[in-house]
Amino acid sequence: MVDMDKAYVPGKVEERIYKFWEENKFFCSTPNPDKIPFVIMMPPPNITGRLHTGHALNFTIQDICVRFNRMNSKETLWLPGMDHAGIATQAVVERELLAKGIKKSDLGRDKFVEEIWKWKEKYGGTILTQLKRLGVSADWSKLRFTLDDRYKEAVKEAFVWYYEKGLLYRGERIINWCPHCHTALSDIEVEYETSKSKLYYIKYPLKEDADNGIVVATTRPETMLGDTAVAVSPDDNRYKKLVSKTIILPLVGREIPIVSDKEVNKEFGTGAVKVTPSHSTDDFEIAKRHDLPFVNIINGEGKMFNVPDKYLGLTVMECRNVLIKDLKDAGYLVKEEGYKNSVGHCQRCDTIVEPILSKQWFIKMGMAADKALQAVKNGNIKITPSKWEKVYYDWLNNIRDWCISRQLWWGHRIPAYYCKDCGEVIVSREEVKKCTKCESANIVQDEDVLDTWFSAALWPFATLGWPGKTINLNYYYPTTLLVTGYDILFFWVARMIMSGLIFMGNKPFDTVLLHGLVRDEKGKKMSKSLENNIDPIDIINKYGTDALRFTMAYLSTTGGQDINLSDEKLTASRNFVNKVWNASRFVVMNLEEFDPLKFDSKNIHLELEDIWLQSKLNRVLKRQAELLSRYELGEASRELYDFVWKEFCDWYIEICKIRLYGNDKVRKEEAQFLLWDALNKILKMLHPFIPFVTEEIFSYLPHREKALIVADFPDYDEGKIDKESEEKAEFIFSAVRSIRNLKAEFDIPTTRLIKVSFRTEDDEQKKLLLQEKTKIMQIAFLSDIGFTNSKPSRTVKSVVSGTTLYLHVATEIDVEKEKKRLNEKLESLGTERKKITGRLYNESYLKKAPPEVIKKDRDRLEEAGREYVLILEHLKDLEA
RNA sequence: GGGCGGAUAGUUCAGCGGUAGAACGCUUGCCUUACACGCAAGAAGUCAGAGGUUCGAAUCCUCUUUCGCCCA
Repeated sequence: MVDMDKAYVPGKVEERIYKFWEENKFFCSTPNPDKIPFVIMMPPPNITGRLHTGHALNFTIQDICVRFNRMNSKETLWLPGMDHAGIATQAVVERELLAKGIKKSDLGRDKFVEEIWKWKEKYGGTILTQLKRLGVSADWSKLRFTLDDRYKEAVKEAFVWYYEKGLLYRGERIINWCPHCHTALSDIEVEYETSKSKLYYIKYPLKEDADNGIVVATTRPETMLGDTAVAVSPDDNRYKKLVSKTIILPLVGREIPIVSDKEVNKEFGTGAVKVTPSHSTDDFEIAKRHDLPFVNIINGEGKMFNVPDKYLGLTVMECRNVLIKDLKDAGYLVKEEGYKNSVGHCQRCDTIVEPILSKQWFIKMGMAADKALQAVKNGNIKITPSKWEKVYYDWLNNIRDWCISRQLWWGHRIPAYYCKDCGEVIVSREEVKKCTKCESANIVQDEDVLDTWFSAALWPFATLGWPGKTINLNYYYPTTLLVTGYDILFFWVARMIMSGLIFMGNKPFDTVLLHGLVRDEKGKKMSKSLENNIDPIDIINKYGTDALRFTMAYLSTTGGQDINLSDEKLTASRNFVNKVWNASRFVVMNLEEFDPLKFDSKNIHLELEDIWLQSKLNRVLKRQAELLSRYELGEASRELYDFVWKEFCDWYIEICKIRLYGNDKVRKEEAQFLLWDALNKILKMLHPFIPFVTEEIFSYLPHREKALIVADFPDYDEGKIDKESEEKAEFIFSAVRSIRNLKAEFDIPTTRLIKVSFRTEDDEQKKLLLQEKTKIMQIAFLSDIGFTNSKPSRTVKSVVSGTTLYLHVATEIDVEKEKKRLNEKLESLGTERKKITGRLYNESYLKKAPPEVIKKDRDRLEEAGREYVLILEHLKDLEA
């Protein structure tokens, strides 16, 4: 007896199979000049991360591509890694230490960073263990971390290179500051949310005439404490006379000028705007143009400083409230009205971001952006789905300089050194001890670290040993495919393309595959606050990894739509996996005492269903190769599902039972061989999608290969695609379906054996029916099949492709019921005929439509006509 | 303000110029020696609305309604 469980139990299989793959080093890759490489660089998860459904989708897609290409004899490298994730990691460890009563500042930089490393060794990378449960077949021996010593070299090299080329500068600019994370952020790390706020109209009195003044409108009244001017548009007639006059800033008493600037929008508010150069990008620009002073009033904590004592130390919001009251009391507040504006929030912690003036490092993006733009425009890099190309272009066309310094301790320390004596700035690959200008030893290194995305941008080549000229780099670069969510197109994809083109002089990958985000069953984004988070590990425990993977593939679309995950869909996939298991179990059970490897299939006798199945199988093989080479996993998995369940299980296996349970040993062995052969190919096709169950089944089947994971993906044989045999087989199937349908309509139990008579004028069909007689009898549960030229009594009938079939019912039939059924059929045939006839009478249709379409119509019309006549005849019989 | 995507069976979604598809759910039979995580049969749709292109439109174009996302 075969010891396969009656239902597939993933928990008994997955760990063991994964170990088997890993111990046999099936995931490992070494450069092989005889083979074409297929390379994916894994988007490195954060060391703080835990597996979420987005990862499950992302890694499933990659693993399917990797396994498929590995089976297609490519030298396949999937290089895994982890990202040090500056802000996220620092925040986690900081919180942990604080819980123990230890403050970061107590430890000091070195000790704190040491703590993070300790933490990383202990907890970092739990996600890697989780990835293994997903079946990820990455080359773990090549695991890289973005803070490895060698990776640090790459980052330093890139930084110094930018500096030497004059593309990197340190300057005072308005940057986005997160008062909670205490660091600068780049523009794209800020997320804007529209919020209901108020627009305050404040009167600024003229110095020469305190009763008159100018009214400005602002959503951020508290920043007036840092105002150094009021600006109006040069072509705004309302204010022309006021330009150059002086204003006394209310509550502060500072004298500030009215300036005229072309960037001022006349339509906004009163047309006059307050200018706060230290806390607004636009105002900063105005101030530069008019040579205005800068007054910083918000510090790194998001609190007021450099302001009248009353407001000192208040948070921005506190200050706003107090200030509004004061303005009101003093008669400066003209009015307030409701207003909607978008407020920037920190991507990481959702704190409202403060624009503040600060000295940071920036990269000039112009040249890199241009290269990156061209690479996609000229087709050198392909982005799928292509709708993202436009988004990519737009971003690159409007790109701004990238603020790359972060006020953190965890990350790549900026390799810039400052001479405290002469002020010289030295950027160097090596540690600087002595000033290159004044030879002073009074040197300090920049305190800041680099934006995590700066190091991530080097991922495709830094992982392969760059800046060294390594064998790996030479063989594996450029990589083949990048798979990631569309949400990091700018953060990561675009920047990798830029760095690849700059540092390697070549694109980092051929194709970018962008997938959607995973949402809950109602289409809601998963989040902790909504408590609709689904933990993929829970899913795996409940349904099995293969079910999760299959669901992810099945739901992914060529358009990269977001995916709504639900129990319903996971159940469907689990059922499919179980179906595969049981179909295989059936084959295994029927393979006892038979070795297909020793079977000589040269002169094998093929039944119609064998030819049909092989035809269908080869079609599917061909489609899989096409679809997977285009990374269309959704369609590929759907076609597999249908083929395996409907065609292989529902029809082929059922018909094979005749030979398997029959007395003819030769026929039996042929069926055994054919089943084994088909299943073998099916398992290979399915393996990339559902690797565990297929590998496990493979071990029960006779096979030559070491393992399924390293077996060759079957080639399709165009010669086996046989349309004529398909049509023949499908005629038989529709006959069977009609019989089953009649049984159901007349409440005859499916399994009751009963006789059917066929009536046909078509000799070919008669021959075919005779030839397939036993099979029809078997799968339609018949006692006998006969042929007739006239209507037998006590029968009900149906028509299939011009052949009438009579079902011999034992009792009298319900004439009214039968009439109703036939009339309904007649009606639908009638409308169909009308539709087709209409087309065929249309001259321009006949002239312009392709011949094969017209032929199809003609064939269908003819058949419908025949059926129509036969049913009419039947109705007449019933009347009689 | 600019851009993108969705609106198809009760539900979730495929299809994206040539006769409306799947899964789940529903109805009716079935434990037919692989599988009840199953088998068989069935019902169910003005493909959001209005124009247009075409011999032919869920499919292409325009507009409208509506939901969602991104950028400013």
